[in-house]
Amino acid sequence: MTTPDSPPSKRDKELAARRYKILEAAVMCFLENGFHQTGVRDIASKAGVSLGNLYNHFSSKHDVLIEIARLERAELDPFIRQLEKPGPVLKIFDRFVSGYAKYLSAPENIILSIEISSEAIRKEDLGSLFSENRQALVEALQRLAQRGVDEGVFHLKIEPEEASQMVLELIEGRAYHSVLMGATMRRLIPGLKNFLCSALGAST
Amino acid sequence: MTTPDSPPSKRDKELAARRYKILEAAVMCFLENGFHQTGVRDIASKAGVSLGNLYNHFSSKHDVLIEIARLERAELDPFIRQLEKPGPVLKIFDRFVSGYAKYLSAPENIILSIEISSEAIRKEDLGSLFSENRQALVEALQRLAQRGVDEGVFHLKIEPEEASQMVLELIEGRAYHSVLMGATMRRLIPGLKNFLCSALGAST
DNA sequence: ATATAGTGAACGATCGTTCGTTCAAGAGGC
DNA sequence: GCCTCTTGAACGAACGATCGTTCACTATAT
Repeated sequence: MTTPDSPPSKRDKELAARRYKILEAAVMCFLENGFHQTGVRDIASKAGVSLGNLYNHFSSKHDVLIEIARLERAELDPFIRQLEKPGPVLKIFDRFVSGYAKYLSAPENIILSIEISSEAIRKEDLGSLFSENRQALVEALQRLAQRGVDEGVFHLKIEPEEASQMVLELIEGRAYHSVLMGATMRRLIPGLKNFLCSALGAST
Repeated sequence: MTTPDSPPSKRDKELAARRYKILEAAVMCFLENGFHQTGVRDIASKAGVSLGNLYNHFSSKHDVLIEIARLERAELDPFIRQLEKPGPVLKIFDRFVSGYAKYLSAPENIILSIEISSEAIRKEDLGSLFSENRQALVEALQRLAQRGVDEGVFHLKIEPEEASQMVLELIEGRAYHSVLMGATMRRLIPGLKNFLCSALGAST
């Protein structure tokens, strides 16, 4: 950050690629065995990198998870942008619910976020990172909800923020349910939408 | 289970008490540090029991967690009984939401169930135990919901079972939110009830 | 005397991290 | 062009700690 942005040399690119490869390997390990059941050696060997070298790129195992959480944040951006597009509120909401639910229904996504969030309970830095990620999504949804109220398509008796939080929690709850109970998300989405629309007082 | 119920001798009682003390200690450890960050020695010493003796009572660390999950099941029984009481549906539902939300809002309860459920992802026996526990609650809530529909106080456009699952998921989501974000459940309950009543089409 | 609750040392494995070393690639003087 | 010199990525052995579990043994109650 102190040096001005010099053009990324070939070397820099290679380094970034290595870093990314390690993170990818770590994600695979964490998905398969969980964070605490994964050893640093497992990550290194799956990434095709030596144990010592991994520590040249990341300061600790915890740091690896932090970086993964940062990457997860980037994956939420498309949903946020989608929520902020102009257009009919109900249509945007409907598309968001489908999209986000489908995204989370991939076991890799929901399991990874469970892994991160359960670690976040006791690690403050991960916790604040995790809640920042979520807050960005809540705020975007909240703005849509407010617009829905203004336009008369939503009839909320509670604050849009609170409602938005619950919408997200319900989608995540369904995703978690689908992973643990082995139900396909596709079958859960219609009921979910119906439940949410009723909850938000959406004029059909 | 093979022997008929002989009168529990003083010795048997002492053994059961020891067992329970170990489980209590294990819960405390799991809450404080998580399942995988807790060593068997931590449990034994917190219970005031030797390491070897712990293995006289439980066959493995995993077994300890299984037994804890079984105890958790018992804690759900009062809620199930409450749901099955006769009386006005809305009142019972309201009381259940308050009660269950308050129960989960105690960090010890929600964190413990997170700990169990995240272990349940990869351990099949815990997984089925966990989903049995939850299914019992879902079914009781489902019967109440059906009664509500029959009596015309709920207006569901989806299956009562699906709705019941979502109700539980939302309560748990709020509880998890309150722990991770540090919000008091007391403040979340009114909004939660409002959201749920709208979702279920409850005639106010 | 028999059975078993209770003990803690010991086991082998694995944990996250550190260490000294090697070596290929750029920088700068010639 | 060539030749040092410096840098830091890459490596894997080694560290001390801790892991879950076992086992030979003692104490105690029946």
